[in-house]
Amino acid sequence: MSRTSDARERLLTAGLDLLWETGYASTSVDEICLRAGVKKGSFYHFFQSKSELAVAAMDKGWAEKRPAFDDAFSPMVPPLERLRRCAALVQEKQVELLAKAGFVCGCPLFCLGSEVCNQDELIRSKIEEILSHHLCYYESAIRDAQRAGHLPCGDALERANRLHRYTQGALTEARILNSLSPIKDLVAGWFAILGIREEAPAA
Amino acid sequence: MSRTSDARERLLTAGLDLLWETGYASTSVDEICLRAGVKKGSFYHFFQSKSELAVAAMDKGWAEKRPAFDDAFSPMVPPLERLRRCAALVQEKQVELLAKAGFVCGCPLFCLGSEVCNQDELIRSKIEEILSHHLCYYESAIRDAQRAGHLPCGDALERANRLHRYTQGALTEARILNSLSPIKDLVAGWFAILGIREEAPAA
DNA sequence: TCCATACTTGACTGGTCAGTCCAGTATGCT
DNA sequence: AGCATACTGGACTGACCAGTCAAGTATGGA
Repeated sequence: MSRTSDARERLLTAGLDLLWETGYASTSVDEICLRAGVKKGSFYHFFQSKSELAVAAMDKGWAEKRPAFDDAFSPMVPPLERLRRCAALVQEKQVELLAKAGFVCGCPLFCLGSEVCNQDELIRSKIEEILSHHLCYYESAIRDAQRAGHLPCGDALERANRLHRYTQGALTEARILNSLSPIKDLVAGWFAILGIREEAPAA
Repeated sequence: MSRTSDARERLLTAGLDLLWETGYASTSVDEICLRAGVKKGSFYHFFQSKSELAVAAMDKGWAEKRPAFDDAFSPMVPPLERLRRCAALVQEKQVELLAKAGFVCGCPLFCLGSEVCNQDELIRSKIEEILSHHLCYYESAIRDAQRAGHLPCGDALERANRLHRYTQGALTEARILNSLSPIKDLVAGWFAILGIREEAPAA
């Protein structure tokens, strides 16, 4: 029997938005239902709990984001250019969210993760899983850049981890300060971490 | 009339611990009172609201932390050594918290900040204020290292910001993964950011 | 057409929460 | 001693919250 309602999708979208904007504990199931235009009974028809919705919403968020990542990190693209495209992607997303929500939102994985990691193991491990996906992209770009002689040699995974930490720190700082400036020049920070002294300004 | 009760101090200590461990929304006033051994009526004798306690607790946390920072960043200490001492400080604190709370806690300013920044402007701006204090330490160490020729020239404040972002990213990652490994080699990340290629292992 | 199942509706429960209230007690000052 | 003020105890309120329930409606397939 095929799906005859899009209520589940609407709940996931509303849930992801609200979790991103206001966090886990401060987002109520009633609020998610209200924004999705769905009644509470239907919510619990589709999800066993608020926690289960959060996990599914994180999955949906990643699934929606992945194609843009695959595009930016295509092996067709020169490796350092991949990083530039990735930084542009991150910035664009934050600008878009700022316009929609009215404030800088940062990364939902990091915000939710640091909020609920001691209280909900299912959400925590889902976030750990999705965060780890990001490392693959960084790592392969770094390795390819090293092979091409654009980057000093050294442990690519460790460097990917450093880029990732820097990025998450910058995104969360942007959220706390409600300002885009911490992520204005993400690439400069990355290139410093990677040992590229100064970048020629883009043409 | 001098203070005749230490209940306020106990509430601040319990509050800071609980906020650090479980976040703002998931920490109830009742729980803080219970841990402090103080009744609710007394809580509201000392603080107008939970939010006010959080602000005071952040202040207390910084006041307690400052002497160790001033010591590590003493102008008596060679500038790069200051950074090493600071990293050691951060690690030791996390080890201590892990032993006390049973899990890796990360930075309370960053965790609380990203949780409540859209809901409580007083807490948010207090956190912004305290976070900005940290930059002074990094910046002056970087400037002194540059002057001594141990570090390439360049905007010291921007570099301080980068160290800070990396550190916060690493601390939050540590919390989410419940692992100390992201902060195991903080100094290596910092030195990469600062343009020091490889550090000789400490004697 | 009709049945099984997907979905919807809205009232309801039991618990928790921040914050209130006020009567009571201890304490320092004069 | 005695007063003013700091502090304490604990019951209480009203709002909100996650989750339940059962009776209802729509829909696709045979």
